Amino acid sequence: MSEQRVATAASDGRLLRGARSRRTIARHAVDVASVEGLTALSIGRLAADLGMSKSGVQALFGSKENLQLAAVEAARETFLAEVVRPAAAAARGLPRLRALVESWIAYAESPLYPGGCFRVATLPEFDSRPGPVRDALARDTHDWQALLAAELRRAVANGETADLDAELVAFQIDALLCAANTALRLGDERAVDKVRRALDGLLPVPTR
Amino acid sequence: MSEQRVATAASDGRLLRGARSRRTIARHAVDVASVEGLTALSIGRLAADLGMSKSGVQALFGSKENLQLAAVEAARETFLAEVVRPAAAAARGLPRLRALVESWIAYAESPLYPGGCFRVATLPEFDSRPGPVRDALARDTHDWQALLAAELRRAVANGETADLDAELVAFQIDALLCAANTALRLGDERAVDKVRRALDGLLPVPTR
DNA sequence: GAACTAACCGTACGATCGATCGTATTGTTT
DNA sequence: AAACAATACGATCGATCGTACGGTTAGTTC
Repeated sequence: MSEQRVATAASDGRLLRGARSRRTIARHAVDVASVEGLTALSIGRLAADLGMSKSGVQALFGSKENLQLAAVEAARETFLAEVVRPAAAAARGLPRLRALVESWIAYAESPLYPGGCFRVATLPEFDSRPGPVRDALARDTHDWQALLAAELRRAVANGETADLDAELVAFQIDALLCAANTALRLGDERAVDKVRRALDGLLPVPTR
Repeated sequence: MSEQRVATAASDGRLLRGARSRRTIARHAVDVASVEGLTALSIGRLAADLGMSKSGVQALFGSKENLQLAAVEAARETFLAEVVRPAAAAARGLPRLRALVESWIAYAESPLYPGGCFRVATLPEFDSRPGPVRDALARDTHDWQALLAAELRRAVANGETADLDAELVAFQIDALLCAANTALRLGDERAVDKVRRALDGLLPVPTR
């Protein structure tokens, strides 16, 4: 049904307008939530920031939870566009893995994201609150780590690193990036350097 | 001035009562905040939970920010008692480092802490909000990583591991523990196993 | 052109928030 | 006994929250 809505959106100016408004609101919601959290998202505040009426925002999302889910989805798309897609230019395996980390660093450092990585900011907020928001954030985490693990496996197959437990190392890399994000927020300029050095330590040189 | 207050508390029944009430409230605040965050802490809610009057709680802390700071301080004390102090029984160096990690795991897994590690739950919430709360949480993080680094340096000096960058490895261990805490909240039972295996990988065997 | 739909607005609701009063009670000090 | 200090209470304030309802406008379908 959702696809039907999207499909008709091309020919229906109303749906087109609505989708555009939803996008605008959701993107701003990402900015707000990355700093103040998904719980602090308020319909009235977003409406005021964007010069809309509170009831208009309410009507577009139906409930606060749907607004939060829309923010998670918008953040996911941004992440794919800013981190995952640029790295696709690099060759699969170790080069792409390094490209992913580098674009992630740029993403976390960018002043465009006042609160840093969206997932790092919001997952700790919801990891103990069962519900669709937590599930969506957990899915993002899983997909990201699975992506890292896939490139790690490819790196091993290519002989670019010695054998390793891809899932475990992917977990470690993600842990490293999350910690670096927090360290950056706290003003630790050496965080990026730490990530790069620690990453090298996690990738054993191939023995040949 | 704060010491004077504590000093007189022994002889002043009023201050004694007040200190006891503050402790009770702060401890409950830690439980609430570990699940719902420090922002979600509300004076009225704590008062209702503990059967006190809202204005009573307000009078004891003066402001919401002071209540949050008291929660951070209470969590710090609990952390010292549950994680740091028990590990002091182990010999300095590698044994104590492992003891710290093991007691941390027990601490994070314990159902006594519904939201898991307090710092992991609250630091991402405040890392982009300058102020005394963020500073207090940053101090906790710094002290914890410094403690890990100190034991790492001792382990190197003892010849229990090969040479390493203590500060960097401490950062990695903390990152690992934080990630494991989140993974535990999401229901990943393998998280603990991942921590132990990854930790071994971070501690290079001494060459002799 | 009539019927329908979606976006959007204005208004209003009950609830909760942090904070500030005034006051009673209890304990200490002089 | 008098003055003072700290805990604790009840009541109230203005603000903000999420949600609901009715009405208007613009676009689509028949």
